[in-house]
Amino acid sequence: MSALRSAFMNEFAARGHLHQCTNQDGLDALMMKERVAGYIGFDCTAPSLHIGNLTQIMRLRVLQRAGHKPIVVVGGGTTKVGDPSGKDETRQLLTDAQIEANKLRHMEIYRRFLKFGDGATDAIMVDNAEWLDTLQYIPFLREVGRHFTINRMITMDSVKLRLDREQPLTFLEFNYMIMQSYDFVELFRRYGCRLQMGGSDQWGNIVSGIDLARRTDNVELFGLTSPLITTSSGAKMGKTAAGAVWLSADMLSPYDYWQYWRNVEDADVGRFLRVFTDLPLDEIAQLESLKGAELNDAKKALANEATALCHGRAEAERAAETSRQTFEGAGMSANLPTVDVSHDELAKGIGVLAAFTRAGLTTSNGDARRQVSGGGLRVNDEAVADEKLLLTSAHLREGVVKLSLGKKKHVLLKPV
RNA sequence: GGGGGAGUGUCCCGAGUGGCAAAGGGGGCGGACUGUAAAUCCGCUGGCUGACGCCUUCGUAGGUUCGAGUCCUACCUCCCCCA
Repeated sequence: MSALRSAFMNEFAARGHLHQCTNQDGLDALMMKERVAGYIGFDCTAPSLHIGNLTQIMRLRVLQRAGHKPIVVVGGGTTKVGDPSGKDETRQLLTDAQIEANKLRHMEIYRRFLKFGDGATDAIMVDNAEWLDTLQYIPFLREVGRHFTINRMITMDSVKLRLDREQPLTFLEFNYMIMQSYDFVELFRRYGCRLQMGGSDQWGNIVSGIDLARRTDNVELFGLTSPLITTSSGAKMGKTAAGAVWLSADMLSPYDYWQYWRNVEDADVGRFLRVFTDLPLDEIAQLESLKGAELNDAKKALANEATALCHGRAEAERAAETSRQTFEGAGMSANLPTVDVSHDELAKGIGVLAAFTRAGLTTSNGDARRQVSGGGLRVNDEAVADEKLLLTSAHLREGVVKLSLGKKKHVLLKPV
């Protein structure tokens, strides 16, 4: 394997995206020679996209930056089948209406991260339902199905995992690989797409598509996979207490998004800066070389850049400022999340336990009670010692009551 | 179609065969220490209640019993073997 020459491959590798490539030298040469259209497929299984999907989107950004053409394939068709890769049980089937609703929300998100349009390097978005929904069973089996052997398919990791674990793999899911393979061929035919990227778990699906294209269209397509991004402590990325780290503001506020990045482990900062921001690599190297507490500056840079990409620069700055006031200043920030209560209610007094539960900081009165005994709840920065405490207008500071769970989670109770 | 096995605290794994709100672990949350980090140590991890206590929970529905996750019956789902 010779040294990489193309701008794309160099940056792709330098940012830690390169895991496996079907023909690295061949792809590198192609990238030098011409503008390449490359795609990544996203299924519409969840109402929003999360950080795990973001790693893929960032790869398309690298592709676009290097002067090539990204294709976002929204899996309106494949979602109806359900990818078994990396799943040890069957996904629940979504209705067509759910898939459609998810798809529309996803499309908004892609538009924030990539430049779409008609230009040569503008990204395009296509829905594989366009060609999958209308497939005829028998003709499809004859044209495409005959190129797949069961012998080979059952050696694929996605299939093997289920068989080895004695978990059911339905025939529906078994077909996913074929759908995805066909997608690649179809994208080549329609858009001249030569490259498919994806997570390392997509290797089998990608290679199948390449094989299929060679047989049906006598053309060499390329596959490029990326390592699964985990935190240095080995956990899958993007999970917080509340769930996934979503890219939609209505599912995870820009402030919480900023906080997620601000709180990554030391060992992850450099890696994450390379993957989740566009900062120049030399700048990242410098940030990464900071020692001890100074690394916090690198984390702030990560939080600022990542949030700006997702929610815009203004929201990123607001989140940074809210965080600064909350954690580094003396006071509190009015921009913290708020929960409304009526004046009347507050005048009569609200039990602390109920107040924290209403603010969403605790899940029930019992949970709140346990937190009190563990010393985890604070009102206006003072620990709650008595679970019978009544919050009243007397607790208002600058018009709000500040409720805190632990050191990091704060909500303002605001009378209206 | 026949035979054998499995489904446990709705985050996951997993012990439990008549007294169970149910062992243990992971994960998560909180506390101490720090740098809004990691590691470590400690506490918590079904709902209601100030508390005694009450309520809901072991695939589903019935039954036996003072009492059932545990026994019986039917059903559902899955796995394995045979056809």
